[in-house]
Amino acid sequence: MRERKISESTIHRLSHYYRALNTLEKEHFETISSKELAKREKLTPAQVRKDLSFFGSFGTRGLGYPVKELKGRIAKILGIDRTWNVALIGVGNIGSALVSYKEFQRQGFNIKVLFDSDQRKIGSNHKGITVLDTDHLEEELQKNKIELVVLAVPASAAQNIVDHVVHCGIKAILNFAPIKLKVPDDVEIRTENMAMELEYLSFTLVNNKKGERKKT
Amino acid sequence: MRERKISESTIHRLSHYYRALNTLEKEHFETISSKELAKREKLTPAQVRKDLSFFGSFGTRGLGYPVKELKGRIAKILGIDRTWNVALIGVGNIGSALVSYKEFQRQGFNIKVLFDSDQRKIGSNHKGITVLDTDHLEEELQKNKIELVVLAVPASAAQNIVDHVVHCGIKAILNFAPIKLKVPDDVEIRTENMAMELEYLSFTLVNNKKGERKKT
DNA sequence: AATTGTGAAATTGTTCACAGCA
DNA sequence: TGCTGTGAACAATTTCACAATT
Repeated sequence: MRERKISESTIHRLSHYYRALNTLEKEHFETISSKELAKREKLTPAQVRKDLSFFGSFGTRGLGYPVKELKGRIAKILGIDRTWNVALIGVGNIGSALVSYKEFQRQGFNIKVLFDSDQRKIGSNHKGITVLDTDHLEEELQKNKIELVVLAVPASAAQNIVDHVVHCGIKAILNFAPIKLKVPDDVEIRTENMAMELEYLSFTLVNNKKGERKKT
Repeated sequence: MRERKISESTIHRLSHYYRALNTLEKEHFETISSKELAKREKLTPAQVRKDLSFFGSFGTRGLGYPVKELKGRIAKILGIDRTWNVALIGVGNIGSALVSYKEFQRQGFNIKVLFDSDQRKIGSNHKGITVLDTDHLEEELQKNKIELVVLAVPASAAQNIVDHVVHCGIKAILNFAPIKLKVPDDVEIRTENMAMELEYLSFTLVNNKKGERKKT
């Protein structure tokens, strides 16, 4: 009933809990304590309890959380207790890899259509999905009731395509182009920037000593 | 001279500044104010100044920051003012896509060796790099003076491989397997989980209204 | 006895506001 | 005057600590 502002990190941790619960379920655990769940995810028990408490009281004092039920609750919170119609735009290196990425399918992200602007690719088949022409993007997104778009086109083409995507009402975009795209406030766009993660690693390498402390 | 604890988000913002400066340089800007840089990255000017101030005084009061110099300074901070020897393990869907990912090369992340355990792939060639047998992993990592490892193997194989990687002294790993890997404290591992980003998007879709506020 | 759920405290991160400098 | 650099104020997030519950 209570409504609160949920932070991005809380959501990401829910994703982690979900994966852990999935594993625990396979290992036939019936219940799990915040302590054990925290240990598996390298967090503190208080963090786990606080995160979950934003959404309700799912546990039993003295006992812990019921694995199967909690997994279901988190799935519902994350919106993965259903399937989503996804379009993947750009069937280049990254795009083709993503078509085969099992994890998407497994979480209910159903890639229904592929798009490319390269005439040699249009009409070809990837994992049983035909590649359509980006010229018919808006029309096909609507026809296929697409709710979520994954963008894997070159940086130079990305803004133009994203404008079309936004224009036909898509509210969620996962972008692999290494560029900051402009979208209206009511559209959520996440940019997956792999080079940035390498830069973070390179930073830790040159600034050695992970547990670095301030000198003041 | 001063030494402080730098947050992960600060580092990520430096990566963004670096990209923006790169663009600005191409646009022939000589200087840039924190205000303008903030606008381009959708941040506040104070944030930009504070981030940079952790590392020194790079600007000129009344004028702003010299684009070219600041870019160089950030490159140095991030450790991308040099090249890194990278090994990519796992030449499946994602692995092959990463070999061709221009952005890595561009930032000085030089993929020197590829590994796979599939006999059909071993000896084959991707973008001029020969695929080696994971059986010789440790030996080859050392021989090629690898400093950074990108892991793109199935989740089931990941922990075993990471143990070998850690064993021969690698301190930085970028992991694409959707699993939490155990590494010693002095090894930095970043896990790129693409399904997690989709889950975040799906969360925003079911919990509509981006600017959500608490009700108390 | 064990473990949740949660206010309060501690910590971390961001923004303000202004002195200091070109 | 314009804009940086930064301590202080503020905001958000995490951790603590303990009452409540099974």
